[in-house]
Amino acid sequence: MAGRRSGAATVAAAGTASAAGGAQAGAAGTDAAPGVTDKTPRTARGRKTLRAILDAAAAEFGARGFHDTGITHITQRAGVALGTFYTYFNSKEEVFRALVRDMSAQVRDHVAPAIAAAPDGLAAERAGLASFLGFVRAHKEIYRIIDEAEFVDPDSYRAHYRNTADRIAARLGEAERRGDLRVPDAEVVAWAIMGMNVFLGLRFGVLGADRTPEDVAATANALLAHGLVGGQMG
Amino acid sequence: MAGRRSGAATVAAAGTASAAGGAQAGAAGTDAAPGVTDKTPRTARGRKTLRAILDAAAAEFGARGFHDTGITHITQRAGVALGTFYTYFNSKEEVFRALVRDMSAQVRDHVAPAIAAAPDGLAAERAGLASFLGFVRAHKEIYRIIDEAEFVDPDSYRAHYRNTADRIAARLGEAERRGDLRVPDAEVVAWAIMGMNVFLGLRFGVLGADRTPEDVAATANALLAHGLVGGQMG
Amino acid sequence: MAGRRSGAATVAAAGTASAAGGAQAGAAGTDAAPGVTDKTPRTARGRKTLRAILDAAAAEFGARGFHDTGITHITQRAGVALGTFYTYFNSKEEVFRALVRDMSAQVRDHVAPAIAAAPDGLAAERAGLASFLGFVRAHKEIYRIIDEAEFVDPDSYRAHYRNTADRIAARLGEAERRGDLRVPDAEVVAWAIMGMNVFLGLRFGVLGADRTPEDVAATANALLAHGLVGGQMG
Amino acid sequence: MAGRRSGAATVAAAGTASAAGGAQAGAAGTDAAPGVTDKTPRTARGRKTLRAILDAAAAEFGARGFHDTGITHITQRAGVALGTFYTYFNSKEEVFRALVRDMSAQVRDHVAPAIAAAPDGLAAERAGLASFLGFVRAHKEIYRIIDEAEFVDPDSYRAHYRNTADRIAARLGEAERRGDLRVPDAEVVAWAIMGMNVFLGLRFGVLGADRTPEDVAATANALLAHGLVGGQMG
DNA sequence: CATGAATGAGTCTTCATTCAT
DNA sequence: TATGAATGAAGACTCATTCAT
Repeated sequence: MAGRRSGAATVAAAGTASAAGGAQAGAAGTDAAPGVTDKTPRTARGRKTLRAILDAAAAEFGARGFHDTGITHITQRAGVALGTFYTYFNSKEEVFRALVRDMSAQVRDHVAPAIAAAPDGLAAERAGLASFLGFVRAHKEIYRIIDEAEFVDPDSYRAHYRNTADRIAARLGEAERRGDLRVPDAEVVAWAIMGMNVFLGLRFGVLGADRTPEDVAATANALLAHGLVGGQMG
Repeated sequence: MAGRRSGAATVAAAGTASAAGGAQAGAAGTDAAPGVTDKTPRTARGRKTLRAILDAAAAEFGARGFHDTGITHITQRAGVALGTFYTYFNSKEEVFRALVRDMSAQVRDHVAPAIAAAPDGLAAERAGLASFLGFVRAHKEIYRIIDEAEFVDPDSYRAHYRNTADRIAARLGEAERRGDLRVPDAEVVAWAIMGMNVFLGLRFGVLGADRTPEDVAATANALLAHGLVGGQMG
Repeated sequence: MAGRRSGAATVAAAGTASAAGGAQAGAAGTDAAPGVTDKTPRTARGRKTLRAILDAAAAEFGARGFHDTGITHITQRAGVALGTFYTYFNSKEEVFRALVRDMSAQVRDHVAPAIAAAPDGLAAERAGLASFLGFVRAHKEIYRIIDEAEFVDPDSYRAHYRNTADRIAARLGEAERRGDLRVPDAEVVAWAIMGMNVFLGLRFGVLGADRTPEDVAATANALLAHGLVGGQMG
Repeated sequence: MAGRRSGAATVAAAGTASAAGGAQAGAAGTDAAPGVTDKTPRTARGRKTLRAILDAAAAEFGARGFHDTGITHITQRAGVALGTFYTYFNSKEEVFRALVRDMSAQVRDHVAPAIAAAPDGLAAERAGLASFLGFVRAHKEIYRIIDEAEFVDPDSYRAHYRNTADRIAARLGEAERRGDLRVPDAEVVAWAIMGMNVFLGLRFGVLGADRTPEDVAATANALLAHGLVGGQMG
């Protein structure tokens, strides 16, 4: 909520599913710190309403896209009156922004444990991709919402991918330091890996499910490990 | 143009740059079956106007996105009256659709020669990526337009990526038959490569230009060749 | 209102004059099933606004016709904002449809008491026509609105005349059973009488007023009673 | 064509079907006299084109109504280019006006011989109605076109009905003078008869054909002759 | 005479946002 | 807090008419 406008209800304040989890609690808390301003609900009833609006917004934006979603779609699905929306958000863009960050945090937090548990750098990427594919299948809206951010709120969009790439680059750096991998140009490689993952998620998470996450991750990991020329592919 | 609605002016009919290329001439020609369609201009003056509208639409959609572009933006830039737009297109969506396919064809045709000239499968991917990055820098609109197609015309969007992946998979198949590469699961690998390329294009073509296309392509190609574990990376 | 599209505000919901009448109260009440429909106003303020829009629409459609009446004409006369119109109706056609049915019901309800009070079948027709002429003079819009329905909403148009003819035929049937009249072919006679009445209304109600309703009704009644050949005409 | 604007092509100049007949030649000629002005075609080719446009306009206006008919509908059906329309007419209203008068004249000319051949006043009305019903069945457009004139060109509309009523009144007057009929108030009776005829035409000519013209005319004529009270009905 | 591209005023309709209750 | 009626700017699209070729 460090976004352009302040004073909006925060996702954290609504007790997001993700905020309830363990790993991301810190991150969500970070958001929540300045968020305790204007429209943060003070009563339990208010928190429940905010949550309902947020969930409805995620569902509607995911299903119809930002421009084809009206405030009434959201409030009707949430079961509240139209005007109630503006008790918690100052504009349509604001919910959207909140949602993008929320989703962004959710993926991160979903994938993080799998990566942390991996024995080495290569296994980390494999586990991360498999976990990501699983998440995508359960939350297909994420693609539409984050992609549309490019048009609705470019800042969120770029931040999402830059942060993700930075995280990957950091992992690769550590792996290299540990001697697991050789990474000549971490930024290029990080964006390449992110691109792979995103498109494999699009193809085998959103568009079709004709491979198990593990299969896809194994193939991609072999590519990442030895390439198409050397030896052990497949 | 063989899309859902018929009767619209075709990009080919306007004498697109891409229509002048080689590879897609056949396909475009098929669409262009002269005079058969509804809104195809019958006079030279008409063809010139159609071209002006198409170019203006590409520029405007690229700059402001589909939803923030008004028909008047397009016609004003094209230097024609509002109503003239509807002499050639039935709706705002229709130009957009035409544009997506046009751009899709343009990339393909821009990259194809570089790939064809490559000595082997690996070099083909490297040359293709370098060429793609060059194209992207010259046509940054392509990202916004194709990405937004996900919301405006999902069919075009999916078709674009499926076609691109198919082309990559076909290349990989040939390379494997020739013994250049080992490709265990062509579809997975094709989507992975496409994702890499797209995101490298986003990072080093659209968002920044702090690497030469060749540098980026070289690094990505090394990854593709031997991976991050084996030997020659870097 | 049980028409093609549902969800529109009903005339009855607005507390029409006609809704206050007796005969159609049942029918209108059926439509008005309270709160069930979409755009039915839930507050008193809303009901007042709906009524204002309806009255304004009747006046404007009557004066300028459907096609030359803009939504702004209606809302300006009603003293509400443009958008308010769409709080109660989904389209221009929808108010028009509502109005046709309303007018249709209004004539019926205006004429019914006069007919009911008549001593016999012949007197009923005479009283009915006189009453109708009086109504027409006070509501000249009815002609334009119902006639234009032929083009805007043929169903309403046909329904109006079929219903009217059926009512006349039913009256004639009863009169015949009572021995008041001889009616060889009730449907033909009913349409003939309706035509007479409508055109006399056009001529002596809308176009000119150079006869009293009673005079006109008397002459027409004499024609109806004994024809032009037999005896007592005049 | 003595209408508001002059200079338009005349129906007569196009060699209407009705103008080709015998009875109305004089009347049409009347129209043609001042019509020989501006847009009257001078060549045979021009006359053919004018005719095509007129026929197409009648068909389109009859089928879709004035407001839903575009100039392009007319020119496409006529097989000429859009601009050609304006070679013969100055506006959409102008063709419409021409058509209303043409149709008006056509009915008159179709019915006149039947009336003229009748032995007495009563038989004249009967023959006239039967003939009228036959005409209506063959030219259902006439209802839509003349009715819509109320909105598009009120003058034509009123003129049509006033002229028709006058003609009927004149007939009645003569019949009375001859002693055939008793007509106390010719204008009222004329409008009553016209209304009967028009509505019987609507019901048994346009909406349905479940009676022969002769049947309907016979019933109506009996009503006209002796009414519903006296003797011979049926 | 015929053609069809160009014009732009005019309209309906949508929808984010405000605000009195 | 919740409600839902009211607002009006904004935008897509239509179509009668003009005119250069």
